[in-house]
This record gives sequence, C-alpha cells and structure tokens, in this order.
Amino acid sequence: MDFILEAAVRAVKTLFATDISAESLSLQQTRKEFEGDITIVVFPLTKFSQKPPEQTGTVLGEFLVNEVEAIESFNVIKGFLNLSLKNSYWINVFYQTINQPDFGSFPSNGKKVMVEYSSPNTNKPLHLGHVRNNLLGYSVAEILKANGYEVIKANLVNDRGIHICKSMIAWEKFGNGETPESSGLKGDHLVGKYYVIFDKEYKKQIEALKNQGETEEQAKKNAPLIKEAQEMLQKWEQGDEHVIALWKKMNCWVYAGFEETYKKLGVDFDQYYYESNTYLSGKDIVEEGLEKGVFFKKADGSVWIDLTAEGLDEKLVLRADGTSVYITQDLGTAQLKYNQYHADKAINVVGNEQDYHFKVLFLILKKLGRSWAEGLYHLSYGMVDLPSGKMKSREGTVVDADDLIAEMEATAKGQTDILGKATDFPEEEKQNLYHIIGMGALKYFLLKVEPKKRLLFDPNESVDFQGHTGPFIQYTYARIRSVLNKGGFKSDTVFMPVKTVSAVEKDLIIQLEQFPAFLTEAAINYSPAVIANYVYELAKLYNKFYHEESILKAEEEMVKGFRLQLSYVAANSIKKAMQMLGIEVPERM
RNA sequence: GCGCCCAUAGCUCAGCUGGAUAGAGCAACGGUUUUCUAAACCGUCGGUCUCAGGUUCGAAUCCUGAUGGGCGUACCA
Repeated sequence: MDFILEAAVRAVKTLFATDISAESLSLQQTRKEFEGDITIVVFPLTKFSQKPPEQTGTVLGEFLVNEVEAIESFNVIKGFLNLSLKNSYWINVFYQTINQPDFGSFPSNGKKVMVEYSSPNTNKPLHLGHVRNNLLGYSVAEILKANGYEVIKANLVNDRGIHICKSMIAWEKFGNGETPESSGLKGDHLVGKYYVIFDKEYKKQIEALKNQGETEEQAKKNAPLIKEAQEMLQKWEQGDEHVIALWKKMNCWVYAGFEETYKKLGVDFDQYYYESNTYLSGKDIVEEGLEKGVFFKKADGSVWIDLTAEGLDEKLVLRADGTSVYITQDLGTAQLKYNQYHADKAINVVGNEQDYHFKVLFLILKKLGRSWAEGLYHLSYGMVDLPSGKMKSREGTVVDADDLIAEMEATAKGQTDILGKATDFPEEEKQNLYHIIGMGALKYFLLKVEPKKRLLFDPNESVDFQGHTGPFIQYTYARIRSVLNKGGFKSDTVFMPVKTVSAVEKDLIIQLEQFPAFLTEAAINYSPAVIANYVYELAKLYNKFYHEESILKAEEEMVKGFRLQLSYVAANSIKKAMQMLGIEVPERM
C-alpha cells in the first residue's frame, strides 16, 4: 500500500502546498459497511487544506483517482476518504505475491535467536502451567524461524536442589525399591508421587512438633525429614557416591517421562542445559562486578547490587557463605549461552511471577557492560487458573499434562464418532486424527490468548471443537484438501488468469495479502495469539467463500482454475500459520 | 507500605502506532443439506468498554487518580 501513501503525500504537496511524511498519514482497511477497500483518515489534513473534512477528502480523492492507476473510485463520508481499488489490482496481487511458493515466510535475516522454554524441575510431572510454557516457547521459536531467524531452542533443566532431594528421601524411606517398571508408573509420575509423600509426612512431623509446644516456624525448621533433605543436598554437593547414584537413577526416570510428554506435545529442543552443571557459574561475574564497582560487599561477606536509583531494591547476588543464589546462576548461564552461540537475541519463556527477577537480571548485565544484554527478553506469561483458583501441586489441584492430553484425545474421538467422520479410516489414521484434533483444540485454546494475560481453564468443561477453535481451522484445511483432490489440482498446473473476482474472492485475497504483516507483528510482540487470531479470520473467510461460490462447478474453466489456486494458497497459508502454533492439520477429517 | 500486570456482551476472548455505529466464538432462539465434508454457512438477541477526571476535531486505546483482582518485594528457585 506504499504507493497510495506516496501518492497521498504528493497530493498534499500539490494541493495544499505542504510537505508531510508518509508516517503521518494513516491507512486502514475500509469497514465492511462502507464501500471501498482502503481508507485514508483526512482529519489531520484539514489544517493544511483549510477546508472542512468532506471537501478535503473530495479534492484528495479526485487527485488520487487521476494519479494512481490502481484506484478505481472513491467516496467521502465525514472525514473518511474511502478508495476502491480496481479488480485488476487485486488480481495482480494474487498472482504476483500471494500465489508464490515462498509466500508466508521470510528469507534468512542472518540473525540468531535463542528461545529458552520448558525448563522443568525434575521432582514432579508436567502440569497445565508447563503446557502453556512449552506451547508458547515452541510457537515463538517457529514464528521467529518464519521471520528469517536462525533459532536455537534451549531447555534449562532444574535437576538439582532441595526439591529433588525431597523426592529422593521419600523414595528411600517409603519406596521399597519401587521403580517405573515394577509400578507401571511413568517415571516423572513416580518421582512426583514421592514428592507428595514427602510433603505429607513432613506436615505430620510439623504437627507432632507443634503439639510438643514448638511454633510453626520452629517445627518447619526442626522436622527430621527436612533436615535429612538438607543433609542430602549437602552430600550431593560433596559428591557423595550413594546420593549421586540415587539422584542419577531418579532423574533418569523423570527424563524418560518428560521425553514422552514432550513428544506428545510435539515440542523439541536443540540444546539442553542442566543446573547441576551451571549452578556454580556466575561467581566469576560477581568478582567482576565487585572489581567494576557495580556490586558491593557487606560486612558479613554477602555481595549486593544497589538498584534503588532505578526504583528497585538492593538485591543479593552472592550469599555470605559464598554460595550462589538464583540470580548468580542466571548471570552465569546468560553468559554461557552468549559465549556458546553469540545470539542476537535470547528469550526466556518464564511465568510472570518472575518479572522482577528478570528485570534485575537484565539490568545487572547492562550495568556490567554486556552489549548483548539489549537483546535479552523475558517472555512473561500469566498463570493458568482453575475456577477454584490457582493450581497447587501439593494440594492435588493441578491438571496433569499427560492426563489432559489423554482426555483431549478421548474427546476428539467422541466428537468424531458422533459426527460419523472417520468411520472408514484405517485404524492408524484414526488414532492419529484423534491426536491431531485433540491437541489442536488444546493448543489453540491456550495460544489464542495474549501471553501476558492469565488464562482460565475449567476441567469440567471440555475444550470446544466448534467456532473459534483449533478443530474449526483444521476442518477448513481438510475441506480445502478435499476439494483440491476432487478437482485434480496440481500445484504446477498453469491456469489462465482471471479478469475479475467476486466480493468474497477479493476479501480473501486481501486477507491473504496481510499474512506477512501479521507474521512480522507476531515476531515483534513474541505473540502466537496474533497468528492464532489471524488464521481464524482467514479460515472463517474461506468458509464463507466456500459456501458462496462453487469451485468445481464454476461457470468457466478459467474461474474454476482460479478458485482452485485460491483454495490452494489459502490451505498453504493455514498450514504454515498452524505450524507456527505447533498445530498439525489433517488431510481429511 | 512500595513495585509490576490485568479489567471490553451472561461466559471465553479480539480490538494494530488514538479514527466511522466497539467485534468474534460459546450459550439462547430461528433458518440453510437432491449441489465441492453441516466440526460449516446465514440471521436474531446481547455493551454505561470497572469508575472519575484530563489531553484531542476525535479515547476501549494516551495521561492522572480511584476501585476490584493477580503477582512480586527471600542469604527459595
């Protein structure tokens, strides 16, 4: 649309003798209820024209119709100049830009970005909150790829610490040697089971101590179980053979379980980091900060940074005993990642309860003079809430990821059966279809919402399969594939170009033409929701077209060819957009 | 206390750097299938955009304040 802007700038210069920039003009799509394709808001120009908005719009419209070949006509309503572009213009857009093999992705921009997501703790299985994280991270990575970035997907596994020691202690004490094999439990669930047992027994001990007259605080500190866990953590740090062996064994179970869940979710990683390897790093950065005077040491030996000038607080970066805190590690891993990849951007997909942490982290790196800190971004997302409130692992109110996936598949099967859709499909295709549709519904449900907003999930109400949903879009795709097959469409067939298009066809072309702009917007905002809402509009519009125009029984061969091509391009764009959301589309459903 | 985020239809959400009468889906009600897949299409119903000021020709959008909700403010991660 740059040519219209440019002509409008010329018009203002010629008619009103004023130089304006193209940015000062706003072009928008004409609203449905008015005639036209593109609208220029003329209010801002009245101060140059010294005329009322209607007159200003009219002279501008006349100038543009005469000067710009593509503009067919115009009308002015209040301060809005609506321009209608010629059919031939839109047809040209279709053949020249939309109907091209690489439409819907950008060539390499030579830049590298790391997206860190998932980053689970190894003491319990994944739940719905993790699912949102995984889907967001994967999707953002795909969106950036489509925008021309080279992407490294990273997973920083929190495999050490007091939490895993809790599971280990509980397993040793109450496990009787139970293994995933002996129990038939998935490894992560088995370990999670002992995490819950630890908490239960721990609470019992606290109660007992309180009955003996200790305060809540004392009891929490003095309960034998927590002491044992702390001792175990120390032994782990000292490299105690027995503890390390147990730790390795249980972590292996968890990894096997996670792998399974990741596979079902369809997410993957190029690079794993383990905190057991990185938890000591960052201390050298603390040294450096002290030397540079960015940090200061208190009398007890602890190291701090004063961020009060920035409106934040004083923040501890190293404990008095010289051990790391969370942010120490993160300083180290940020540096480690940069040293390894020299990425232009690095994104951390982490929940919004850590907003403050990342604010501080990035600020510290900037103060230390890391130029690459400018490219760091915390993709913060809201919690997933249940109608009853927040999910709590220990209270058993979490929605387990594996259970949820299984339920989604079951619902997909139920829906498919009710509609009698896949009755003649081979068994394998059926199973695959249930998975694709079930995951499509779930993923779309989670991704269509702006990341920073919190999300409400009601386990008692199944995720919809109709309307603004993943399956609706998948269905649209399958339907197109079906028409293309019936029409014997081949992507390399050459068709005679059409001379004219109908209103819906034009709308479809306009919608398709905007795909790259939405792609860019999604990347700038790190927002899969932008893609999700775009592809929904596209699918909706296609269904309207499908309903209004006959494709295979078009009045002319030329028109049939065009409609097939239009359908093909729509299908490709839907597929590409859905891929960016990590959602598969079935060939039939 | 201080800081950050959120508030749009009964419910779940869109609404781009301010622009026309604020849009979808679900739910409710009605219609469309001898025609390319009805997980679809079309229509009806539904709004003081939390409230109060301000900026502007124009505010759901920007600014200030208030209210309600969430999160953070650990020598936890």
